[in-house]
Amino acid sequence: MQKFQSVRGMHDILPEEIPQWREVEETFRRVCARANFSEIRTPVLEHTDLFARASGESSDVVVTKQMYSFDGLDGDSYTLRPEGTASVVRSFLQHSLGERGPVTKLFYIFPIFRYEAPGAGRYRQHHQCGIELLGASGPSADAEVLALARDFLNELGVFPTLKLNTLGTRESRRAYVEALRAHLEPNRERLSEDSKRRFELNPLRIFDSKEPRDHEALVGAPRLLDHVREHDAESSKHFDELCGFLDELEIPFEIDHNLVRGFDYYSRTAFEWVSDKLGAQSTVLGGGRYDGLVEELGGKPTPGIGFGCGIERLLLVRAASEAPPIEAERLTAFVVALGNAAKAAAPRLVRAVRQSGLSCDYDLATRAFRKQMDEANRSKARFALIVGDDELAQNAVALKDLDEGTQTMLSLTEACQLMKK
RNA sequence: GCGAUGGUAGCUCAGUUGGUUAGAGCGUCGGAUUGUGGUUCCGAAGGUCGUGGGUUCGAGACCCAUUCAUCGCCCCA
Repeated sequence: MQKFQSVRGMHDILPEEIPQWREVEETFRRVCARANFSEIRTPVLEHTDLFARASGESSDVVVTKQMYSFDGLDGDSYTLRPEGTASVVRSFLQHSLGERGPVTKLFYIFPIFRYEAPGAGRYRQHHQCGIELLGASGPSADAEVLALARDFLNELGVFPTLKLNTLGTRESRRAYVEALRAHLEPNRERLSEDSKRRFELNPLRIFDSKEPRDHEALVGAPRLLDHVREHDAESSKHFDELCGFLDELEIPFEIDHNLVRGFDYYSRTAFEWVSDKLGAQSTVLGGGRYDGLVEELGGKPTPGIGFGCGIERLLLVRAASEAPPIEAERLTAFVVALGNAAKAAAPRLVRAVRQSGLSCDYDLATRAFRKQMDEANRSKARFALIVGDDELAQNAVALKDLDEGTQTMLSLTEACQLMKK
């Protein structure tokens, strides 16, 4: 008989892990709702063209073929979403969400797929929660997004470091890329293989490299921020104003001159929250401004900014931190039935307790009294509701507090009232 | 895609230079115990030793391949 296994890089989330997942999701929904963001859910599958167009030809996701793409029966190519933003913007355009007002604030929680080598904190299917803020170009929008991200992380008891940089506009970056190429040209042959490829397609990404030889080549290279300061007054002002907002909001950050982004559509603000608890994969939450994307996807020019946060990584960071573990909600009552009459009455009793709004369970294996008590104990129930011939005769139940060991005889209604507080 | 390490019961692991019938703790199930749980005692079930091939009289151990996981490179959340 064949043994079935989940596919490589894709993992089950087991019952004992669910409470912490729910905690993350509920915290995120709460923080988003407070800031007036609305949830959006989009299909896992999109036309491949959407991601190819959104990411740009030079994006690593496209170049290194990390997309889960396949041909449908109709001959079209489909892809499991490798990122959230493109799907959300597609939906934004398809349903003209931008016509409802100047600013659109959306959030999502959904799985992401990338065909890459799995490792700790890196999966072929992982989950991201994120937001997209469309229609606002000013630095206050950036501050809004960063403040939300920070509150979300902190409320989960996680305190990574915020790194910030500016990429300038698409136009000003063009000149920077040429300057960077000019600087790297003499050392071009000494670059790593990946960086040689990047030199042609997207030299910015060489900053991401951890290869020492690439870093040597970058010594003395012009810095993005300096270039923006000198040639892009608008972006420079935007960056300064954002830093001012962050100071006012008391959100600490570090400027990281090597911080660039994988997708072509990013402009100006780029940021990442990084943790030293994740090994090679240090980014917990990352995002930035993408003022050119909506137009690229066929909409009218619309600024946008957002982030994506990897839930698996967030949980890894949280587990390695001081934050208290998240416990499952406790079962309130466990019914213990003694004798045939009581066992026959048990389903009705259990249902009555549940209908009163309390959680309640009982032993469906109908075992000996002792075993039922064992089961009540194991279920971590707060109370045992014991029913035998005596109780049936008096139309009552014995309510036992399993933490205290105390026990009282009373009517079912009284017992329910007592358990509710 | 590349390199390193690992895979023995549900879980955590032991298993001597290659030598009879592969063990422990925890957990599970049953009993002591059909009117009171957590403790204790007794017993049982549970393994094609990741998978496939090879070497050998003999492989959990050695060799090759493969798969999955972990760590690093790469890339990203």
